[in-house]
Amino acid sequence: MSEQDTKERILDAAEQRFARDGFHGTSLRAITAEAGANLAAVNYHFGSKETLMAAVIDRRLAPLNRRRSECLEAVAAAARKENRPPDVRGVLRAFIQPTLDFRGSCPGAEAFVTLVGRALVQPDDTLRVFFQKRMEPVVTRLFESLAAALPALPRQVLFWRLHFMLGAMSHTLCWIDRAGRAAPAGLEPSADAETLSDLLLDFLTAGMESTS
Amino acid sequence: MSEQDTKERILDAAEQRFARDGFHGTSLRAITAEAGANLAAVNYHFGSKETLMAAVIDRRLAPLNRRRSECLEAVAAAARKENRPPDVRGVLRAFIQPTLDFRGSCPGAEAFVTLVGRALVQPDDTLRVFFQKRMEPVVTRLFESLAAALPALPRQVLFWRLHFMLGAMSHTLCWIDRAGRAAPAGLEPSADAETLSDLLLDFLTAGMESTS
DNA sequence: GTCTATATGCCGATAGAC
DNA sequence: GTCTATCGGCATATAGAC
Repeated sequence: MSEQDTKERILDAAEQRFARDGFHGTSLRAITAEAGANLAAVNYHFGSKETLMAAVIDRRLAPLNRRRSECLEAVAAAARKENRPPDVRGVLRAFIQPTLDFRGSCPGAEAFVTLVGRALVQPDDTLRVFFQKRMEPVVTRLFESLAAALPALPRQVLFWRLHFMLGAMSHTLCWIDRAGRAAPAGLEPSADAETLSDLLLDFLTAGMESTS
Repeated sequence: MSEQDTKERILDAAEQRFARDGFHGTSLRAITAEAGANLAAVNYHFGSKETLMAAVIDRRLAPLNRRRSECLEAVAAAARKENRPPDVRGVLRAFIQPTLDFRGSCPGAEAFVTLVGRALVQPDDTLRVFFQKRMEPVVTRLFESLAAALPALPRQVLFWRLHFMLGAMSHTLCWIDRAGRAAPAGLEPSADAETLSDLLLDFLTAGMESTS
């Protein structure tokens, strides 16, 4: 039970709880109880509840966004090489696929993805600003790639479409594991990652390319 | 300062606070302070914090969903009369337009719409279930209208597309008044209701009609 | 119907022993 | 680095005067 073990167990438990009950709905006591750690350990290792949340986000978001940037760069490079604009679906996939892949990559990632989905609409200012700062570089890169793929589209329109896309995506991430419960008529939601990725890309690509 | 005045002032204040800080992030003290009412008045008039939230939602959601149902029914009736399927854009507009119209219809509606946008991803189970129950009839109606407009589309696919649409919409409702701050390069977001409605309908209609 | 006063409990954070 | 014990505060909810 070394220092790092405790620290990581707290991060794991916090990830689960924050995703399930939200920031304000989760107490440090609930987190430490689930982690089998002492209440004081949180402040010792992380300083405060807010910095704990920041650490939870950073641990997973940094590598995820690195992967997203790599994929976006690969799509852009391929387009440059062939001297053509990148294709919309390829750009969108470069942003979305790493997220869905990541979901199955390690235990806890599922909860984290829910957390990310919620962070976009979180009321708490501190956390939202923190999260936005971490997302800004890769979102800017996504915006520029889409602008290159859709040169005729006014940037204001693209800006809003990007918002629509992020909304569809974050909502999906939040609901991916309980969409079945909301099915209107006994529909099997069939939420395997690959199918869902295709469905989302079909929808978003068409929306992005809309000319009406 | 009759009974109803106090009750409504509490509802107004709660609407603002819940929308800004979330359910768990808002205290009854903050609400009653803003309403100029006494703390005990909340429990007297509403019973508990949760039932207060339910009252906040009900006050506006009931007429809003009535209007949505009327619009959806009007589109369906027009299609029946001309013996053709309804058009996708018309169905989507029947659901979306009342929401955006409502935003400007009375003071406080803005905050309520933000609240509704967030309710879809709210972590709290009680509130989410409550909200879903209130939305279920009109969402089912929307689903059936879209199914009629897109007879070739498998219902499972439509189910997910409906989720994507609700996500794009709720995210937009949450960000409508602060999307400008996230603009990547000094873009004017130009968020007037009519333009935004058209942009959203362009995007969603194309996504719904996608055949790839 | 509205108030004051208070019951009761959980919250985040910290001091200090080991 | 981990623990116990506790501080000070704010939470929801209620009892009872007016």
